[in-house]
Amino acid sequence: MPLDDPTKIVAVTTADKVFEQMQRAIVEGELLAGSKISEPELAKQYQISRSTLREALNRLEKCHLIERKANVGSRVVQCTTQGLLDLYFVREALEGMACRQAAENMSDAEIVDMKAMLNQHAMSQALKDGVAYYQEEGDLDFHYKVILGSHNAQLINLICGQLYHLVRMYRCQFGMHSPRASRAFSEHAQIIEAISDRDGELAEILMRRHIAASRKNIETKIARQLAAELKTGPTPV
Amino acid sequence: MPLDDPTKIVAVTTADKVFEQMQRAIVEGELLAGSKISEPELAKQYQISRSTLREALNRLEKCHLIERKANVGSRVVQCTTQGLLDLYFVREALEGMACRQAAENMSDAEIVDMKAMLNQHAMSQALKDGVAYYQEEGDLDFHYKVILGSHNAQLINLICGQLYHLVRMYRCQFGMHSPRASRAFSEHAQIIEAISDRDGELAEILMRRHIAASRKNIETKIARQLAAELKTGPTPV
DNA sequence: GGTTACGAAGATGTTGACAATTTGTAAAAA
DNA sequence: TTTTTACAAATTGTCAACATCTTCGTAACC
Repeated sequence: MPLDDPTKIVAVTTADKVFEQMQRAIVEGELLAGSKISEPELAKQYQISRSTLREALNRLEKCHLIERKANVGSRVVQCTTQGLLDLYFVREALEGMACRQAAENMSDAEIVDMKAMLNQHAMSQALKDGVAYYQEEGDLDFHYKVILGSHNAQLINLICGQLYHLVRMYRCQFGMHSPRASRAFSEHAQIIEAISDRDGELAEILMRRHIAASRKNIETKIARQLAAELKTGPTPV
Repeated sequence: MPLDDPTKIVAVTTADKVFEQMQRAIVEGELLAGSKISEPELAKQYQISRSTLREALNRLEKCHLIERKANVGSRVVQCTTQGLLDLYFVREALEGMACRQAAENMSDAEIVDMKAMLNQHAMSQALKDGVAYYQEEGDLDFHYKVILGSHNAQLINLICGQLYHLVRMYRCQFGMHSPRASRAFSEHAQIIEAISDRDGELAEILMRRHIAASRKNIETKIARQLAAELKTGPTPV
């Protein structure tokens, strides 16, 4: 029995709805990173009471999108390059393990489903010359399926429930649509092959290399950017 | 610069204090696992308003000690054998990575401090014939130092901030004071050696084997227990 | 001139009451 | 007897007001 996807929960209470709106606003940079959150102001803006807003803020804090200090207030989390790299190390560890357990625990039906998804991506990639679509949606879809396939409730909650909102935030804020599309695709194919072979050890290694490659890609990008800044002075924005 | 230990934060607000009290109560089984939480009742018990209690409940939910459903209520998390094993797989992944990064990022001073701690444990172990004390406090101390040594804020928050309360809860509920003391001690020594050598790869492997050994120890224990139950019928409590 | 102390303004934490939803019970119908 | 329906009690979600703490500006003092 496949476990529930924590991203598919429906907002029932008003605090839930405000939480989802604010989550999107933070991830997409509408609420600026590092900015202070004024409870009275936001409550007025969303036309809710402060208590309800605070309930929403608690959920945001749960997925590390804001930080609170007692008697001081909340701030939108600040995106730093170190924080981004730290996040990728965590992903490498957790998703590597998820991939190992997916190879051990996924049902045959789930594996078939995953292969079908990859084929669909392949066609979509061929159609659209495989850059934009695949990288964004397709990559997330693939990683989600692997994580859910681990059948490890703790892992699923941790990654899908809180870590991935941060990942999406960093992707937006740092404008990451890297040209790793075609290479990433073949790496995904390799990983599915290992899972299909029920080779957990290999599956973990491949997934870790896949994520580590992303991280290194970012590291060089940052290094280049930093070098450019040293020449031309600090960049605006 | 060593990062802050999230376990060392002081409770300043009343919601914080109630949170800490309830956390201890849940971890130690005072509030029974799986039991429903009555907001009005608990609020009266702690002599606070429901809103303040709800604030405390939000923190408890953050570290996965309770689960909430909209318009239904909160329940203390249920400890299952599967949940325990899942948790150990997560620990293996995260603490393995923490150990790798500790080997790469710890300062020399931190390493010296850690070796000193191990020596102290060794003496304490020799004195008390090394069973009770070392396993509980010492083991936690060691793992904390490694995690903090990673200098990875995301990792530190995840493990120390939320995962370890669950770990402690399972330890209490399942009554785990396994006789792995002396072996665990030598494993700790090996790990520190690898960190001291700045060998991140080896450090990660050793830490993962250390935690996996714990998990397997639990698995056999559970299997034996299950076999006994099949013979004599289900055990009370 | 710089530093400290005080006070006002604003923000967060806390409270009790009200509204909406769920749940258990009892009566009525099949 | 079983199922369905309606009601009532209790619980959770939401709100507006009060209490407490932080912060910032001003003035007094060294």
